[in-house]
Order: sequence, then C-alpha cells, then structure tokens
Amino acid sequence: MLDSRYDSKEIEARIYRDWEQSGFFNPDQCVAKGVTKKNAKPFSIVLPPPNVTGTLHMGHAAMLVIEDIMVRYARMRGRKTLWIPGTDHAAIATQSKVESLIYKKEGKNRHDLGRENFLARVTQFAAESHATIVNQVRRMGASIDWSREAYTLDDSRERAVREAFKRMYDMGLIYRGARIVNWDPKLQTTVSDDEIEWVEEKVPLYYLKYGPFVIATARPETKFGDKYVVVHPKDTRYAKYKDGEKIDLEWINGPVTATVVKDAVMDMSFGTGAMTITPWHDATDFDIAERHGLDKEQIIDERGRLLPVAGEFAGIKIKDARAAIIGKLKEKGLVVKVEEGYEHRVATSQRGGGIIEPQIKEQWFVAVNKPFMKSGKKTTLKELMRRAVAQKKIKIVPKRFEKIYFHWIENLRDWCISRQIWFGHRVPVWYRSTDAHGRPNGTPSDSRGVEMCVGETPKGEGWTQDPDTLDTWFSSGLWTFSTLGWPKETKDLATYHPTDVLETGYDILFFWVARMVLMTGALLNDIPFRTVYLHGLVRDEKGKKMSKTAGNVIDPLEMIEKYNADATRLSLVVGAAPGSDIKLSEDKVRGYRNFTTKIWNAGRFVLMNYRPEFAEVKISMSAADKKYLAGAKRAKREVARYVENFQFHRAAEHAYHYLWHTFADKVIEVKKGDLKGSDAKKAASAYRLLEAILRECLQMLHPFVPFVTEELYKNLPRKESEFLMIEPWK
RNA sequence: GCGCGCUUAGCUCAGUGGUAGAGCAACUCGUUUACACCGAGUAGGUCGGGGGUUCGAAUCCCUCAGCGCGCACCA
Repeated sequence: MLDSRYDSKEIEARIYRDWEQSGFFNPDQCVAKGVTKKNAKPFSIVLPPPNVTGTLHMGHAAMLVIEDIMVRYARMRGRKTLWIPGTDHAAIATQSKVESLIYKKEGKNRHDLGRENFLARVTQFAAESHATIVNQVRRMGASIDWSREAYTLDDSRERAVREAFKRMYDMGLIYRGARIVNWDPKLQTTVSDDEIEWVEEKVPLYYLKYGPFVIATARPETKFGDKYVVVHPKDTRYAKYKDGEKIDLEWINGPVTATVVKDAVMDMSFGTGAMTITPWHDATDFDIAERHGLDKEQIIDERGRLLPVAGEFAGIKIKDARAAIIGKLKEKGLVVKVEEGYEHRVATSQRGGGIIEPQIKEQWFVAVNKPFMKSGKKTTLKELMRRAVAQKKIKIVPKRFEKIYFHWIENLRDWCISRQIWFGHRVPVWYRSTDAHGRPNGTPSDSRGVEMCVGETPKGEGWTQDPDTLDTWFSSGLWTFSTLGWPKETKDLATYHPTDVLETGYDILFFWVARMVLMTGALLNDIPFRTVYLHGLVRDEKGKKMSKTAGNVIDPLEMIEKYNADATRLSLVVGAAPGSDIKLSEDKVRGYRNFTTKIWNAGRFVLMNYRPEFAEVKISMSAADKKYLAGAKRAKREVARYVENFQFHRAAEHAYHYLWHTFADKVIEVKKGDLKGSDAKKAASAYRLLEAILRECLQMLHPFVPFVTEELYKNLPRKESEFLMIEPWK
C-alpha cells in the first residue's frame, strides 16, 4: 500500500534509476523492445550544452524541463525519440574562471604554469564540473540518452571541428587577415562583436582646433597620429577643401600634414561635421581608411598603453593619459570648447568586464558576405541564414524574434573566430617558415616563404601549429550534427538530422542559434532544426536577474531537496509564456509542491479502494460516467494540442486544473459514496470510472510531473506498459 | 535614432470581437478516514490614459505615457 506521505527523495532516486536502467531513454532500445515502431517518425532534440564552469542554475532547469516535456510527450506518442546530452568547454568562460581560481589560491597566472600544465588544470576543473552537471540533469528527471553523451572538446567533436574548418577554408569562407577586432586588454584576447556589452557613459565632448577645422571627439587620447580629416562630400561648409587636399597644421605633439577625405558616412548635423580618424582603434575609422586606401597607425598597445607615437605620453595607460593630454591641448590653445555630459557608449567585455580597445590584428575570420557556390547557385552565408527563416524552413517561436534575427543578420560583419587563449580547439593550421620563427607576421601564404597546412597535422619537420584557439561558438555551431557523428555518414545522422526543435534562451539567439544555421547551411547544405523555441530568462520575484552578488539566486537542487523535483519543474513552466521572462519565487515552488501532494492523494485514494473482486462484476457504464470519462479525454486532447503548439504554460495549467478541480473536487466527491457503500456493483462501477480517469490524468500530467505520476502508475493493479513513460498516449 | 515587448484583482499571470478569469496572498467557517502540503465560502478589477472601427473591444486600428529589452559606423 502507498505511503500517506509522498517521499520524494526515495521515490525520485529510485524511479530515475529504474528509467535509466530500462534503456528507454535510448530510441534504439525502444525499437529493440518493441515500444517504438521501427519505422516510427523520429523526434530529436540536442541539449544546449551547459558550460563546464560550475553548476546548473534555474535557467538550465527551465530549459531541461521544457525539453523533457517535449521529449516525454513525443515518446508517449510513439515517435522514435532522441534527446542528446552534452557539455560545452566554453573556452573563455572556463579558462578565465580557472585562471582566477588558481590566482586566488596560488598567486600564479597561466604563464607561470605554462600552456601544458595550465591546460591540465583546466581539464581537471572541467571534469569535476561535468560530474556535478550530469548529476543535476538527472535530478531534474531529464529523460535523455546518456549513451550518446558528447562534449564540445572531445575527440569526436575535434574531428568535426577540423573537418569543418578545412572545408570552409577550401570554400573560401574562412580566411586569415588583418582587420579591426575587439581586443580585450584584460583577458589578452580578441572577442567577437556579440561578446561585447555596451555601457552608456556621460563624458565631456571636446571640440579641438585641427588647423582650419574644428573637430569633436570624446577620446582625445587616441588622436596623436590623426592625419586625415573627414567631411561629407556635400557639406557646403567644407566645399572649398578638395578631396585629398593637404594642409599643414599644428597638432598635439607638433606640426603634421593633414589630408582632407570626403566620405558620405559623415553626419553633417553632428558636431562640426568634421572629424579626424584613428583607423587602428575604431571600426568606423577603419572602414573609411579601407575605402580610401589610407595609412593606419597603432597608437595603443595590447595592454592599453600609449606607444612612442604619443611622444611624452608614451607608456602611460590611456585612461590616465586623458587629463594630461587635455592639459597640453589647452596650453597650446587647441581646445575650442568642452561640452559636458555627452552620452556615449563604451564597449566592455562581457566576460572580463574590461574596456574593449579595438585593434587591427591578424586573425581568422568567417566571411559572411563573400559569394560562394551552393548547389549550383551563388549565395553568401548571410543570405543562407536569412533564407532559412524567410522561407519558413525554420520557424522561430515566438514569432517576434524572427524580426530580431533578420535585423541582426543585416548588420552582421565577418566573424572573428580566433582567440588568444589556450583552452579550446586549437586552430587547425600549421606553418613552416624558412626562418623557423613560428607564426610569421605577414599573411601565412604570402611570398615570404611560409608554407601553410590546413586541417590535418602535416608530416615532415619544422611545422608549428597556430597558437590560437577557436571561438567556443565555432564548435557549438556544429552541435546538431557533430553530436550525431558527422563528418562520418552515420545512421544517426541520417535518421535524426535535421533535429526537430532547438530549445534555448533568447539571449543566445545570435551567439548560437544563428551560428548553427550558418554552419549547417555551409557544411551540410541543410537546416539544423525545424523549430526554434526560445524561453525567457528566469528572474527573482522582483524581476531582477539572479546573481551571486545580489544574493537572490534560487538553486534548483535546493528546491528539489526542500520540495521535490516535480514541483520545481512545474514552477518553471506555468506562467512562462514563450520568450518572456519567468519570475520565480519559493512560494511558487511551494504551491506546486502542494499540487504534487494533491496528485498523490487523489491517486492514492483511487488505488486504496481497489478490490480484486471488482474484476468479476459485470458493469456497463452509465451515461453520466461516460460524460465524466469523455471530459478527461477532452482535457488530455487539449493538453496535447497545447504541447504541440509550444504552449507549455497553458498545457501544464490545463492538466493542473483538470486533476484538481474536476477530477478531485467533483468526480471523486460524487463517486465517493458509491465507492464506500455496500452495493458491490456500484462500488465496482465507481472504481472502474475513477481508475480510468486516473489513467488519463497520469498520462496528461506525466510530461510535466514525471516522478509522482510514474510512482502512482507503478501501483496500478493492471498495467499495459512497464513504465508510464512509454505508455502509448492515444 | 530604429525596432520589439509589457501595462488585466494586493502579487504572478491567463484570456486575440459577445455578459471580466486562475494561482498565490487576505478574510470567514470547517479536522465524521484521500488530502490542513486540505475543503467550503467571502471580498477584491470602469482590463495604463485618450480617440477610432463595430450592434458589441481587455481583445482590432491610431495616439500618448510609464517600464523593460534588442539593434545601431553620430566622431
């Protein structure tokens, strides 16, 4: 007989173990054991791999729940269902985490340890983190196929990365070049445009005398080498100056010869309509310089200090130099006006928090605007990404994110994929130069006698591998097919790709979702998934982002310990419309714990009234009972409809209401008398009805609250399946 | 600057043309065996403001306001 108390700790541990041992998380087993038809329609999802930087938070929990709902539903509907687990090495995130841990504990940096030793430490950290994460995924009840687990940095994925790099290089989509990149002086690496956080700042806007011009700038400390003054070609104020005209003038550290450049990028209404440019440290200026073939000079070094071009200011950190430079400019009478409170955005590194200093660097890039041939047609990566969604091959839920996606693509620049960090996939390129100096300064394949080998480790003497590693999103971009065995033509790849749904947070739509579309389009000429379902961020009850420093973090494991896993799951689904943030409070979890108790008690009540002799009583169902049963079936159909339309919040709520306010409050109450009365026929008929409805309830609730429903199912007197998890949903 | 979202009961939210809903919180009553992690009941909203379309609008259109977010080469 069932305990009056629902002992979640014992039950959850036991049930998860039984599920896992049954092998039914693996679709091959389901087919082998006859649970799933051999030719059943596949349903596949890849788990967005959590970073091996620590532990799972509520956002991960929300993701696991939504995916598990889809997976359990699909499995019960008879689909050949695969959910692949994995973890992400998260290059920069993990490396900087371990670096700071080691520095705090031992006072050493990565250079003190050396590349090999340091990487061993990161690998060890990643392994510990992995163990924690895997345990947490299990505790949430995820019905995921552990036999196919992958890691973005394991051997199989390494092969995929090398192959992808090689193929894209051969297609001309990956190139090495000196372009302006986002340099993080703190982490000493480049970062991509998407890894930047713009911070609004109010600074003085300086109007400086530049010969006959007045130019406005918020960053006087970068202006040393400025020798071009740019104006709009149609600006009548500057009509008397010809494009390319040279003017001698007095500047910060003495006389310079300036050249007039006319470019339509200028906004005539801003400042004086004239500006000087610093092409080495500003993306816009870089573009102007490229368009007009202008010189570019480095002013700031990799650690944020001024170079010798700054004369007396050389060696000073730019932040400290500003006041001194303004002082000198004032002395020389070059400051015309200072406008206080000018609003301006500063690029900061999302990871390290430091201020990004654009630099021109020789890096590896993915060319997004370069035409290439794809199945006989000319296209670009940008176009390919746009069309996948525009032509409705990929659907984004909620739809409004499609617009955001298109907008992002329009503004996309070439993607810088090389990083100057150690942890990650090393760039699969080898160089051999006659002077044997490792990586050369120039273009590797240029005339300076440097040989280059891409893709596989070359044979022979004197080769040096590129010291850089790849952006972590390069390997995650391959995730839907690298997890299925690509570049090998595996059966899994043929069966489960493209995947059905990619479920993730809207905050990584660009980082990840778009990159997957890009990589899959380029390499497989296909889409990675048919539907993108975006969930919101999990916030605290006041709508604030959960963070350790704010102390408002609700830990999913703690909620599971205190309440139970099913309650934790429901609290992350109900009230969470697609794409909108979820406000979570402990009260909410407690509320759903009460609901799991209600399920337990309703189920227990039905089961405790079972008598074996009911089997011998012949009954025909009354019209009223048929109506009750039909109501349950209708509720289940509604739940199914909501799940299929990705409205999990409504599905869960619907099932919740049916169980509590119809089944428990009405049907059970009405039938209670009959059940307990002396009339055997009435009792049998009441029981029969309640059990039938209970079965419907257990099914419709199972994707949301798998543990309590599975345990009740286990105690049904007659069962059709070994587990509720695989009971056909009809 | 461009774009998007939100604004419904104290709180969290559902509700896409037809007499305002749920959960939590509050209040009252109730422990005669499924459940006090409960039940029965009560109270609480001119659906952000204004205008329009319509026989009829929380729901469609316009406009304003507040909050939040995304994007952007205004130095």
